[in-house]
Amino acid sequence: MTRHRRSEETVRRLLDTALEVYPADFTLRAVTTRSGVSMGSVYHHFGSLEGLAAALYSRCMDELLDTLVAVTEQTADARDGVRRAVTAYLGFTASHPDKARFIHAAPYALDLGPYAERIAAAKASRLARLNAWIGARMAEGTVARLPAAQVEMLLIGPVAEVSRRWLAGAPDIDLDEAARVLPDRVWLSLGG
Amino acid sequence: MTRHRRSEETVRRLLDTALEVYPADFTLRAVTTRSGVSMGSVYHHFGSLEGLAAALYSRCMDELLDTLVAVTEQTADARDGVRRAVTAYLGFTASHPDKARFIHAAPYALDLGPYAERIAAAKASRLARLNAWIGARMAEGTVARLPAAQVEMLLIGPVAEVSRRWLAGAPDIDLDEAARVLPDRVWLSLGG
DNA sequence: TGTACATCAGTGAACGCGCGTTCACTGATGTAC
DNA sequence: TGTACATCAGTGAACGCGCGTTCACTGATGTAC
Repeated sequence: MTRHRRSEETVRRLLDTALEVYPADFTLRAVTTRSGVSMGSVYHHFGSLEGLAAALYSRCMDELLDTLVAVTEQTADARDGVRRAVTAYLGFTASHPDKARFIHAAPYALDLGPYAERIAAAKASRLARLNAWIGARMAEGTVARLPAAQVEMLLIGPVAEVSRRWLAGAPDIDLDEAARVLPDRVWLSLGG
Repeated sequence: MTRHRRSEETVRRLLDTALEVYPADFTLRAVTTRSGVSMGSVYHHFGSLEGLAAALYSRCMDELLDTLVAVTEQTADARDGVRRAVTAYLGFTASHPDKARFIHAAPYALDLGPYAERIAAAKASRLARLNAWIGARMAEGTVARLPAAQVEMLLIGPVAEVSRRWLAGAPDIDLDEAARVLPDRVWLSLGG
């Protein structure tokens, strides 16, 4: 696909710049002016501004999921794995607030509908590995036998909510406090 | 403020219509054409289109919080109250998907910044009652002594995440399944 | 009760701005022989 | 190795559309005496 080397560099620069200007100035002009790439190039590589947004969303989401997969697969202990995943999610938000913000906001602020299938496909392999890890723990009896979707809600829900509020600037939200309290408490909701 | 009776009716009609057209056609023209109210009236009552959005957000959020306050205050039992709150949140999403969608999406899709203070004030009294109920349960020792913000995350996080996914049309999300699984599991994370 | 008046509520054509998108073009790169 | 060529990558002025907002105005309502 990318027969030319300049292509990769252009794509990377567009994605990086889009993340920089989001959400205050997420416009074609802001992205192109700041990156030094022409408007036509955006269309050449992404088809539309929303195509660029969809690609950025996938890149950010993949990075978050890769982090969660990595920390859980480091252990076979159910409690350890759950606690690490919770901590890692909060760590991702703290270390990459721009990417976390894009992940949480993009589905509402932009119309990613036309790219939903492509986005889902990118997530699928990572989610499969997370579900495999959880499935193995259920088989052992260390994680409660619950529907996969509900396990995901119990695991992701509290940390996603903390992240959203923190990113929105809520004054009473402290990520360190969350990292102290939530891992054990989320584990209580999932243990078998 | 509303010396004329027509005023209340106009405001109500604008808010109702805005909710109807959101998110596909949330524009001044769509709202005014569909409601039969003039553009000037929107400015007379709300100052701007975002002022209308902020008022609608407060109205929806108040309704959700009122529901949660009502069901928890019906009981003094910690487990009952937590389970009822979880169930009620899911029930609100199922019964009023339009309002739930607006609550979840508006902070990202619209700039409510200028109205943040007014919105927070409207929430404050309801949240105070919820926190008072939880505080009383902590004092008894039936709810774990955790920071109020983290209790809120554990209580709201999973149901908020389920609601978001369901509203987004995720095929693997079933609100009834969530209502069967989550109340008990959330309670496990909060019990003392 | 009736009337004059101030104020609130409602109107909608017109404005101007900023946006995403297009397209005819040039330049750069890899490929074939 | 060298050259011709096809294709990919990149450019940016120009376009047109839809948006939120304005404002000079009319109509409706409550108030004062």
